Amino acid sequence: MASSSKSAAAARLPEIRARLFDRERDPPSQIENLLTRKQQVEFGNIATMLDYRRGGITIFSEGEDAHFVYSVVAGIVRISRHSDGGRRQVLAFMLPGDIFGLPDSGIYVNSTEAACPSSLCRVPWGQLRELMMREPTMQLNLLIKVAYDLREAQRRIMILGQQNTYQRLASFLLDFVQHRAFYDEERDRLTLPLTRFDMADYLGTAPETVARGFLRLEREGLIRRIAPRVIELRNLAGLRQLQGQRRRKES
Amino acid sequence: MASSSKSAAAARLPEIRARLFDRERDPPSQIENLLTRKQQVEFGNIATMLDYRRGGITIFSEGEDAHFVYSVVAGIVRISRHSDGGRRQVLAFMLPGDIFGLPDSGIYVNSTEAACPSSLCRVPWGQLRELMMREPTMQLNLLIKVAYDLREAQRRIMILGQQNTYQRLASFLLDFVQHRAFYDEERDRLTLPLTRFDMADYLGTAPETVARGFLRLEREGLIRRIAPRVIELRNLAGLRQLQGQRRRKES
DNA sequence: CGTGATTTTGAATGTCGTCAAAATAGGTGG
DNA sequence: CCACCTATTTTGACGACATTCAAAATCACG
Repeated sequence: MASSSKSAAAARLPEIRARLFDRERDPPSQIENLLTRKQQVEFGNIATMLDYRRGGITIFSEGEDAHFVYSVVAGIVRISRHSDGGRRQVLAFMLPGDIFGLPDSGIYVNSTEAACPSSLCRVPWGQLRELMMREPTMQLNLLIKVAYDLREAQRRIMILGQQNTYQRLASFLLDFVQHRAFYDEERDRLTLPLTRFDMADYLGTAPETVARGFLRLEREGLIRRIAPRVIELRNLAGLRQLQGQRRRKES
Repeated sequence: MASSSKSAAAARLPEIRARLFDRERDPPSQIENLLTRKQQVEFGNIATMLDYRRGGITIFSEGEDAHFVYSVVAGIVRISRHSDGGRRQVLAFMLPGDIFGLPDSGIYVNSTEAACPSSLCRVPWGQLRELMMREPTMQLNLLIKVAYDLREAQRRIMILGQQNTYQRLASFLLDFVQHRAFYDEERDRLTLPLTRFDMADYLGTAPETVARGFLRLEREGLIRRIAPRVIELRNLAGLRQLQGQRRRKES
C-alpha cells in the first residue's frame, strides 16, 4: 500500500499552513507556515513519512480507532463521510500543509484516501499530545490550524447553502487556482487529478450535472476543455462574477 | 443594548461543552463540560457577563476588529455571513456551552446576533491568550472545542450536500431535541424561538419552502403545528428515518 | 487494439425558488 | 379587552433547475 521511512530528515520538512489569529504583519496576513524551523524538526522527529504511489488508496476509515494524526506533504487527500443511506460526501480535499485525523472519543469519524500519488507525514496521537503539553506554542499552532479549517468548512456551507451547481463548479475551479501544483499560470491551465464522481460528491451533486456544468462553462466562453481533467481557464474574472449572482434566473 | 456586570461569581459559571478527543469513560463519551471548577472560576475572573434582553441585537459584525471571545451561558446566538450578492447564510446557532468570536488575522469573519434573549460571557482575546499560554490544559480544551465545532460544520456539509429541503428540516428539528431548553420531553413539544427566515437561511432554502416543509411533515403525521414556533413531535423515529432516504423519489 | 471505466449527452420528471396574495399572529394603544 | 396595525407565516401557481435512468462516446491502460 504505502511505503514508509523513519528518516524524515531526508524528506521535505513538514509544514502546517493557516492564517494566524492575530495580525503579525500588515493586514490581512496571508496563509503561511505556522512552524518554526526548530518545531519542524521536532515534529519530524516523532513522525514517519508515508508514500502513497497511486490514487485510491485508503489511509483510514470512519469508525476505526484513531492512533495517528497525518499531515500532507505532497499530493491530495480526499476526506469523506458516508450518510445513513450509504451515499458518500466528500468533506474536503487536503492539500500540502493541511492536517487531518484528529480523533473524536478515540475514533476516526471520517474516511480518507489518497486522491492521487501523495506523501504524508504520520505522527502518533499520544506523542503529539505530549509534545503539545510541553510546548504551548506548538499547541497554539494546531489550534490556529483547526480554527482555520473550521472557517473553510463554513465557506463550504455558504457555497452549498446558496449557490446552484453551476456556480459551485466555478467556485471549485477557483479554489485550485491558488495552488501552483494544479494551476499553470502561464498557460491558464488547471490540472485536476480527480474524477467527476469525486467532484460531484464534493459539490453535492451528480457526476452528470458536473459534466453539464463544464459544458455550459465552455459554451459561455469561461473555460475550454483540453481533456476531461485538464481545463483552460479563459476568463477568471467571469468565473468570479458568477459567485455573487442569484441561484436562479430572475423570473 | 446589552447590560453588563463584572461579577461573574453571582451568575451561572461559564461552561465549554464538547466531546473529548480521547475516550475517558466507556465509548462513546457524551458531550460534557470541559472545564474543571477551578478553571471555570479562573475563566470567570477575566470575563464580563452580558445580558441581551431581546432577540435581534447585534453582538459583532464581520469585518470589525476582534477584541473579545464570547461564550453562551443561556439563549441562542445566530452566526451568519453574507455572500458577495448580499444574501445571508446562517452558519450555526450557538447554544449554551458554545464559544464563538475567534479572530482571523485580527478581525471577525462572521456576524453574530442574539436570536432570542440571551446571556453571554465575554473575555478579552489578549487575556485569554495569556491564560492559555500559562495553562496548557485550558488551551487544549479550546482546541477540543474548536475541533468539535469543525465536525459539526462537516455534519452540516453532509446535510446541505445530500438532503432535500424536506429532509433538512427534519434534521434541524432533531438537532434541537437534544436540548432540554427547547424540547419538552413530557409533551413532545419543541419551542423554536426563530423566524422562518432564520430557519430558511440556515437550511439554505426559502421561507416559503420551510413553511411547505412543515405542512408536509404535518400531513404525513410526523408533527403537529401548535403555533408557528411551537411544534409537537409525534413520531421521532419517523423523522429520523427521513435522513437516510434518497434526495428524490424513485420514478 | 481491445476492454473496462469514465465521461458525455439525451429525455423525463420531481423539486424548489420566485412572485403574488391571502391568512394569521403578536404587539400597541385606545 | 378589543380593534388595529405590522410583521410573519401560509398557500397558490409557474417555470427553472437538477436528479435519475438510459445509452452513446470517449478515455486510459494493458
